[in-house]
Order: sequence, then C-alpha cells, then structure tokens
Amino acid sequence: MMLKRHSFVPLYVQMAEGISQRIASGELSPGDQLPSERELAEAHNVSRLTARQALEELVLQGRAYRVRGRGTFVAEPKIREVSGLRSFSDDMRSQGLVPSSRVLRLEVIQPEEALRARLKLGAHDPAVWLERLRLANNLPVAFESVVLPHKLCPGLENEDMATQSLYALLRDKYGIYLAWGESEIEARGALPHEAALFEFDVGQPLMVATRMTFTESFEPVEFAKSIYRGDRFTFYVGRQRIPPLTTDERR
Amino acid sequence: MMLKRHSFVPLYVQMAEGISQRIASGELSPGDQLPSERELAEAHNVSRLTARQALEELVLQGRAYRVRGRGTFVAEPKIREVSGLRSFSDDMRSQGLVPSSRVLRLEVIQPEEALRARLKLGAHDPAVWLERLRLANNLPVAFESVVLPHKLCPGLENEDMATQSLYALLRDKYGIYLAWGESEIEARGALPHEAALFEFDVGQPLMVATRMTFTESFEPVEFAKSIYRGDRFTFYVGRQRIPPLTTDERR
DNA sequence: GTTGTCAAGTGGTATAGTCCACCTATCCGC
DNA sequence: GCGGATAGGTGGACTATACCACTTGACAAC
Repeated sequence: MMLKRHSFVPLYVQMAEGISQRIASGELSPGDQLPSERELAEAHNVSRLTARQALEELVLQGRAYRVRGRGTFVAEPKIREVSGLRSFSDDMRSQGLVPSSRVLRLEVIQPEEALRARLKLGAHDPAVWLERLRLANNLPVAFESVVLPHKLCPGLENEDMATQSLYALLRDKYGIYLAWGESEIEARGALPHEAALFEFDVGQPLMVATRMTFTESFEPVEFAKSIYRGDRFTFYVGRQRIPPLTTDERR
Repeated sequence: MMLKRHSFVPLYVQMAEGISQRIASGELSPGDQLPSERELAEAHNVSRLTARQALEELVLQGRAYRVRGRGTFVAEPKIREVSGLRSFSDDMRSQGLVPSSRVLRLEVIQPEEALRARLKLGAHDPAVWLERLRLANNLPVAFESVVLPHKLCPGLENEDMATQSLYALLRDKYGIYLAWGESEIEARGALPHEAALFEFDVGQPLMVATRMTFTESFEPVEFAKSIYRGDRFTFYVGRQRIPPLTTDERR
C-alpha cells in the first residue's frame, strides 16, 4: 500500500480555512453574518457551488449555521471540555491549562483478531501501540491507549511522543488527515490500578471513551481507548447528524 | 412565528430514504457496493449532483462510506446501545428489549433565563417540560428531562407521552424534523434521589448526557438532560466530523 | 510468471446557470 | 399609525457539463 500525500488542497477547503482563521482571530464574532454564498463566490472568483461547499464545511465542523432567507452566521463557540476527537493538547490549551504527557508504552505489536478486524489488518500485519498518561498542570487527568496500523506510520515507534501531538505527526510526517470519528462512552467505577494512576479512590466514577478514527474515505487509522476522571471532565460531543426515524416508528 | 410544514421532500432525500430502506430490509448488506453516482443518476433520471447528494446524506448518517476510485458501500451496522440522538423506543427495540415510559411531569412552564437563551426564547415565551422515566423490560434504566419551546408544539402538554415517541409526534403533528444534535456527557456518582429512582446504590456511576437538538436550519427545538445507569448502558456517539488541527499546532 | 501499461469506471472538484422558498425592509395605501 | 404588497437578498434544490485522481482489471511485453 502506498502512502498518499495530498499536496492538492481543494479551493473550498482553502476558503473554509480562511474563514475559520477569521473566526479564530476574533475578526468575526459569534452571531456575525458571514459573506453570502454569492458574495463569497464573486470575491474569490469561483462558482457559487464552490463557495457553498466552503460554508458547508464550516457547518459540518460546527463553526457556522445557516438560516434560509437570512444568511450564514458564525456559531457560538463551544466550551470543549474534552472533545475526544480533537487532540488532547489542543483541548487543554483552549482552557488555559498546560498539557503534558508521560509515555507508558510505545511498541510494535501483533494485534489480536478483534483489533485486526477493527483496523482492517491482515493476519500478520503489525500495529503500533501507544499508551500515554495525560496531565493538565501536572495533574494526571486522563489515560489514553492508541493502536494504529504500522504500515500507515512506519517509524512511529521511534518518535518522542511525550511532547508531540499524534494527530499533528500523522499529518506532517505521514500525510494522513483524519476526517471522521466514532465513539462509545461508558461510565464505570475506577478499578484499583486506575485509581492508583489517577491518585484517586477505587469506585469513583470514570468516563471510558472508545474511539475509532478514520480518513476521509473511511480507512481506519486509529483505535483508541481513553479513560478520564469523571469529576474533572465533561465529554463534549460535537454537532451530529440525526438519522430520520425508522419506518417502524411511523405507525 | 409561523409553523412550517414542509410538504416538499427533496429528491435527494427521497433517494436516500429509498436506499436506507433497502439496507434495512436486508436487500443490501454491509460491505455491498451501492449504485455508483452515475448509475443512480441515470436510474432516477436526475443529475449526478443530485444522486451524489443522496449518497452524501447516507454517509453523514453513518450508513455508507465512500472510497475514491472504487465506489460507495454499505457501512457496518452499529450496535447503538444508547445513541442519545435517536428515540429511546427505537434504541431499545433494536436490542430486542421492550421499551416503556412513565411520565413524571408534563406541563407548561416559564423557563428561567439560562434555558431561554439556549432555546432562543423571548422573556415571556412559555415552554413545555416533560420528564419521563424510561424502562426496558419494566426495569428503570434512564431518566429523561426535556424542555421545548411551547410555540413550536402547542398542545403537547395534553398528549399522552407514556406511549408515544416524542420525535415521531414532533414530526407527524407539528411538522418538525430534527436534523442536528449536540451533546455533553459526564460521569458522576448517583445522588440519593437518583439512586432511589433507579433502585440503585448511592455513589454508583451514572452517565449524564445534556443534549440540544436542532432543525435543519439550526433552530433550537429541544433541551434534554438524560441520566443513564452507568452499568447498563454504553453511549454510542455516531459518526462525527473531525475539525482540522488549529494553526497553533502546526508548529 | 512478473511487470508495466492502459482503459474503464469510480468518487472529487469545479463551472455556469435556473428556479424556488423564505426573510426582511421598504414603501404605499388606507 | 397600521397593515399589506412588493422587491431584493438569502440559502436550498436542482440541471448539464467538464476535468481530475484514484482503483481495478485486462492485456501486452518481457
């Protein structure tokens, strides 16, 4: 399998990023009206559909919302306590906390069957296993275990993952852009070893998030299990599409 | 504000629903290739972009995935333990459990400021408050508190909500189609009154999900707080778009 | 057999239009 | 002043067309 390096960035993505930056810089505030599709198209000398795609991207990311007949507007900023889908470092910094990590495990393994199925690996394909304790202002707040197909990120096992963002590394070194995520979350009491890790009491509520992360074309990239102290975090679930009710319910 | 009743259903939504049904019926299995955009366009006598939108809808709903150069495929079915975004009844039935509800509160209230802001209500706009205990096979498993703007659903306070699905009622009686959701989830120990409700021990882990639900054009429809027994549920978070890393992290 | 090339089919991006439903502000008539 | 029509702007839903990037399989060359 070849590594893909997308040097080509679609126009609509560039436009979306431009607007994102204007929002991040404070030039555009929540509630402000964004340029209309037609204005945007003319300003960038592109077709209206392309401008529309740019705005659509912002809507999917939760940074904007549309109102028919009125326009497209900057969305309220979300207090992303823990999104689980963004990088831990990013999450912490956005709250003014100083993030750090302690690498507990970083090695190449032969994953077992269940894991291979999830990551769509062949019988003898190796994987990289990374476990990190996450700290905010030097207090342990989360434990994260990540498994990735080795063929997607050869050499990852030799990186210093205490200071780097995994997502940034995937993007910059391996050209892998994560686009989709899917999680399951459960609440349960802390087991003894978990309690020890968090300097915490046994039985206190923990939040356990299991996440699969995919590329744009839905290739599995990452299987992650994160454990958070229940008393320190709220898990923020970003904007989601609601599926229509099934036919069964129409009666 | 007028109630809007969309009798018009876009072509691409109809096409997406058609395919959804073929998946639900078992005619199409996970991994099967869906008709290509061009085939679909020709078969329904629409432009390729319209066919593309239909497939896009399925992708957003998590029912399909695309692979560039190969095609669009039926996604693996998800074990939706608790999605929080689908109706409780639907969730339970899909696991072979018999759902039921006990209405604990159903009344028109004057919401306080914080709630008014979330639901974009004026100072004197009333709201409907619905609290239900949810049971699976007659065992209490979740507690759900929902607030909706009264003007969106006048008369809801007189409905029998013990047997009806709220989402189905909104759709069928009020013409409101929910399209987007946003949640926050936390884990915490059960308080005494919660423990009593669930026939449970104080301090045992609970999952508390706070959800806002919106229409397609992002009008707030529902503010909901759901409490689940941590030992009985996993909260399933459907497919989500991952925002690109912020510029700060590029360094 | 292995390797390389090529053509056909796929989704991804993009142009250039059209018509419609909806919202708002303005203006006109009362 | 009040209410209703209207015009202009917005996003939503299309059509028709084009080229590109990527995957696959068939086939030729070695």
